[in-house]
Amino acid sequence: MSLRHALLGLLANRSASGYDLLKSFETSLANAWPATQSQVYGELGKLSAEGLLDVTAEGPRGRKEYSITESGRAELRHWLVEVEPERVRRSSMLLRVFFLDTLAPEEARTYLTAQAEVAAERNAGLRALEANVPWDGSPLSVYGRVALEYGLRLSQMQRDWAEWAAEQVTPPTT
Amino acid sequence: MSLRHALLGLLANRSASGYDLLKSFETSLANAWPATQSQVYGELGKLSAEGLLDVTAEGPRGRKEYSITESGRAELRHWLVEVEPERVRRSSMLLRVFFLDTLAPEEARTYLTAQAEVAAERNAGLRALEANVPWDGSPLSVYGRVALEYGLRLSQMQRDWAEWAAEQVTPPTT
DNA sequence: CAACTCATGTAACCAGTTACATGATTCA
DNA sequence: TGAATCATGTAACTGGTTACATGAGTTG
Repeated sequence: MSLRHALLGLLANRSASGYDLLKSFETSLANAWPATQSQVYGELGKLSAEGLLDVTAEGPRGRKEYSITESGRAELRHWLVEVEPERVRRSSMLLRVFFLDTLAPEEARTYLTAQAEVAAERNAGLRALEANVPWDGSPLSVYGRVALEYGLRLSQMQRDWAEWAAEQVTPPTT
Repeated sequence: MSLRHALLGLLANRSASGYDLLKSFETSLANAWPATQSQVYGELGKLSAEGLLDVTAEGPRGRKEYSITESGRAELRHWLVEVEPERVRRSSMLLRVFFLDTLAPEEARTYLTAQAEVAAERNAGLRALEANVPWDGSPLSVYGRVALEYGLRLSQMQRDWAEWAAEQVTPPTT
C-alpha cells in the first residue's frame, strides 16, 4: 500500500497531473519507490473515488489536475507516524551468495568482484547526481539530501562488503 | 524468477521435500528471499513438470522427495553466472523520508531515531545469530557467513545513517 | 486418544509489469 | 506537416500473500 502514499506525499507539496507525477517516479522517487504509468493512473482513480484526492482542474489533452484533500492529508500523516515501515527482505544478489558453493571458487570470486564494481558505479552515479542538484536549505532539499546520503552509504557499504567477500573466497596464498 | 532458483540452489546441496525446503525459507533464506508454503509447493510442481527436478522418493503422509536434474543444475548455473542480479529498488522506509517535510521537525526526528533503533535491534539480533552458528570451514558455512556479514554491515550502516539524519533535521542549537 | 508435527494442495486476492490503444497539442 | 511530447486509459499476465481444506503419522 505504499504507492498510494507516495502519490499523497507528492501531492501534499503541490497539485499535479498523473503525467507530472509519473515524472517524479522516474526521477526523485526512482530509488525509493518506482511506479509505472498504468499503476499511477489506476491508483489516482481509486484515491479520488475514496475522497483522498480531488480533481481540481482539467486542462488540454484531457489533463486532470489532482489535489490532496483533508482526508488525504490525514491518511498520509497516519502512514508517516503510525505505520511501521516494512523491512526490505528480498535481494537476488544476496540470494545468489548462498549458492556460490555450487561454483568453482574462482567463479564465485568473479561474481563478488563484479558486484563490487556494480556498487562502485552506482556510488559514482549518485555522486554525480549530488553535484548537479542545488542544495539550498529548502525542506524538500534537506530531505532529498538525506535520502541521497542513504544511497551513497548503501552503495559504499555494498562495495566494501563485496570486496571483503571476494577475499574470503580465495584467500591470498600465504 | 528468483524463487525457482532458490529452490534449485537448495536442492543442489541435498534432495528434500517441499516441507523441508519451506523450513529453509523460514530460517537461512528468510533475510534474502522468503517464500510461503503455497508458493513453494506450486513452484516445485512447475519445476518438475519442466524437468528441472525429479521426484526421487515418496514417503509417509504423501511426502515427495525432490532431486535436482542435470538441466536443473544447468539452469542454476546459468542464473548464477550469466544473469545480472536486479537491484533492490523499493523501500517504504526511504520513501517516507521524502515526505518528512509534511511533518513538524520534531516528528521527523522521532521517525528517524526510531529507524535507528530498529536497525540497532536488527544488528543485535544478527550478532546473536552469528554467535550461535558453528562456523566450521565448510563451504556452506563460508558463504552463510558472507551473507550474514552483509546483514551486519547493512544494519550498522542504517543505524549510523538514521542517527546522522536525525541530527540534520533539528541541528543542536548552537 | 489427544495434541502436535508432518505434509500437501487449492482458491481468492493484491501489487506490479508489459503491452496495447488512442488521441490532442506543440514546435521546428 | 511531421515528429516529439503530453496525456490518459485498459487488458493480460506474473509473482506473491492469505486463507481455506484435508489428512497421515508421531509422541506423551
